[in-house]
Amino acid sequence: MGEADRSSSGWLGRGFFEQDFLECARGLVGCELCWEDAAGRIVETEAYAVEGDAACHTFTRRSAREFVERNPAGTAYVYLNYGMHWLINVLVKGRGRQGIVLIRALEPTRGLDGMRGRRGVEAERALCSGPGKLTQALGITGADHERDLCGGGVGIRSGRAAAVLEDRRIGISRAVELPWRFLEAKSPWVSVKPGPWARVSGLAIS
DNA sequence: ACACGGATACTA
DNA sequence: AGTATCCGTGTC
Repeated sequence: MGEADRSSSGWLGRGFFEQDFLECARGLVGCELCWEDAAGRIVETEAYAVEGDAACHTFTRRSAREFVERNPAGTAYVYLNYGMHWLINVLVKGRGRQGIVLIRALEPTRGLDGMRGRRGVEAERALCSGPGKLTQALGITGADHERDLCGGGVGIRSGRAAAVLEDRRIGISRAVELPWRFLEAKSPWVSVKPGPWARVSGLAIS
């Protein structure tokens, strides 16, 4: 299935990933990440700005800046963290500020048995409640780095969360004050429950 | 609380 | 070459 076949069929087209990166990160909450034989609703994301964000790979890594230059919006940025966990991000570039959006948690919707097999755990809540968990559950690895999420095979279907909260990002040491973590309110599927900085995410975030 | 373990970008 | 750092998970 090509990009043209996906328009108006529920799949997020490239245009979705050409918004401002914060709008995109928030808008992804409630959408469904579909990967081969498995899928899950995105309930948590984090936004990283390509420019001026000390917590973004582009701040220190030439390879990350080259990745942004080289690829179109909607390309997967997959990398190994702490030597053992693959993390998947989506490149956002085009009309607004450029960014890389980390997918941090899913509510499993399809292919749960496969997820259990790849994860080695049974509890539904443990399958995708973290960025490293969800890649393992879906079978995402470094081989998927630079894969186009707007082209075929894998991708994201449109959807919407009932309510979205914005909170401080997790696990970082720099630029910790930025409220660039987005999660579905009241969702039991997130990696970490909203903290004291969480607010309802309105239309006027900056 | 801590162990686990690899890529990247520094220093030299 | 060696070192510091890193968007985490599982088990203790």
